[in-house]
Amino acid sequence: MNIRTLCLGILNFGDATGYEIKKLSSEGRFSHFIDASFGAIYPALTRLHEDGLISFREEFQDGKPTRKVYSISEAGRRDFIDSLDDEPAPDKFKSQFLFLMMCAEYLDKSLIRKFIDDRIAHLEDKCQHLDEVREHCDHDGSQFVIGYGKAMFQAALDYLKDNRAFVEQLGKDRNLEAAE
Amino acid sequence: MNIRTLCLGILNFGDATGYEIKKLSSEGRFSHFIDASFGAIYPALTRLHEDGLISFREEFQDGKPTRKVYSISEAGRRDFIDSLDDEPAPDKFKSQFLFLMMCAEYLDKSLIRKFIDDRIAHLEDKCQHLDEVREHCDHDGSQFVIGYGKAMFQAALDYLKDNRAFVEQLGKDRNLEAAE
DNA sequence: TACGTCATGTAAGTCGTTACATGATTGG
DNA sequence: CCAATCATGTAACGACTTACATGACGTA
Repeated sequence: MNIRTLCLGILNFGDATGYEIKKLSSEGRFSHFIDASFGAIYPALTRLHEDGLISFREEFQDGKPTRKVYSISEAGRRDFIDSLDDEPAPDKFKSQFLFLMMCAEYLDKSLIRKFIDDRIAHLEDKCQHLDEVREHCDHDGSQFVIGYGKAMFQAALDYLKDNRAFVEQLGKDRNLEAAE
Repeated sequence: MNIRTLCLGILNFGDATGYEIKKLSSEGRFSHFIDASFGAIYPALTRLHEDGLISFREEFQDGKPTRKVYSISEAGRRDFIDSLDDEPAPDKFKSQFLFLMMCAEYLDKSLIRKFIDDRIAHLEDKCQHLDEVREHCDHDGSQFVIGYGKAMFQAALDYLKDNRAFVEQLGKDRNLEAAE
C-alpha cells in the first residue's frame, strides 16, 4: 500500500495535517504496521489535492507555523472505499535483528546479550505504548488492529525471554582481538 | 539491511547462485524476515564481485542453463563479520491486511470473512512451512530465528481465530449496490 | 546554549520492483 | 499443450529516504 492510499485512509477517519499524519503513522495507533516519512507524505498530499480527492483549509496560529488541515472529499472517499475491495498485498516484515541472531556464532556473547536487552526493552515499550493507545481509542476497527499488534509483540517478547540463553551461548566467549 | 549485505551474509553460510539466494530469501529459512527480487540480487552480486568480496565459478550442465556459483572471499568475510557489530536497524513491518481490518466498517461482512479466511490459511501455511524447515535444518542460529518467526505467526493466528467474530460483525450486512 | 516540538516543503539520490528477453526441460 | 522450474540478466520506472532550508517557541 502506497503513501497516497495511506494518507487517503487516514483522512477518511478525520481531518489532519501532514505533520499529524506522520505522527499517527510513526507513533500513533497505526505505527505498528505502517510508516511514512515527511518527504513522502507532503508530495502525496499535494498530488491528492491536485486530483481533487482532498481539500484543505489554512489555520493561522501565532507563535507557530501555519497549518494546512486536509479533508477528504466525496470523490476521495469513494475512491478510497472502492480500493478496499482489492485483495490486500501480502505483509512485509524485515528484520535485521533476526538476521543478526542467525549469525550469533560470529558475535561476542556480550554483544548478543546487549542486542537482546535492547530488543526486549524496545518490545516492552511497544507493548506498553499499544496498551495506552488502546485505552484512549474507542474505534472498533483500531481496537482489533491494536490487539493484533500487541499479540505479535507479546509473543516475540515471551519467545526472547524464554530462549535468549540458547542464542547467547552460541556466541564467542570474548573479543579476542589481541590474539588471532 | 540492503540486498548487498544480505547476499554477503547468505554466502557466508555457503556457496550459492543468485537463483538460490532468491529462493532462500523468499521461500527458504530466511523468508519470514527478508525478501529480495532477482532484479536486486543479480546486480548486487555483480558489484560484490567487482569489489572483490566474492568470487564465482561457472558450472555447465546439459539441459539447464549454466550456473554461476558464488563464494565469499576472505575480504568479504571480514567485511561481513565487521558489519555485524553495528546496531541492527529497527524492524519494519507493513501490513495492508491490518489497514483493511481497521476499515472494517466500510467493508461487507462477507468480504471481511473471506479476507480473514485467506489470511488464516496463509498463516497456517507459513507455520507449517517453518516447522518443516526447522526439521531439516541443524544450524543453531537458524533454529532460534525460525522459532521466533513461528512464535509470531502462531500468535497472529490464535488472535485471528479468537477475535474474528468481533471484526466481522463490524462490517456491512450485504452489498447494497441496488440501493444507494 | 542547545535541543526538542511544531510545521511545511524541496531536491538529490538510493534502492528496489516490475516487466521483459531468452531458452531448454519436465510434469500434469 | 501449457505451466512451472531452472537460470541469468537488463532497463525503465517508481517509491521512498535523507538531508537540507526556514523559523519561532519552550525548556533543561
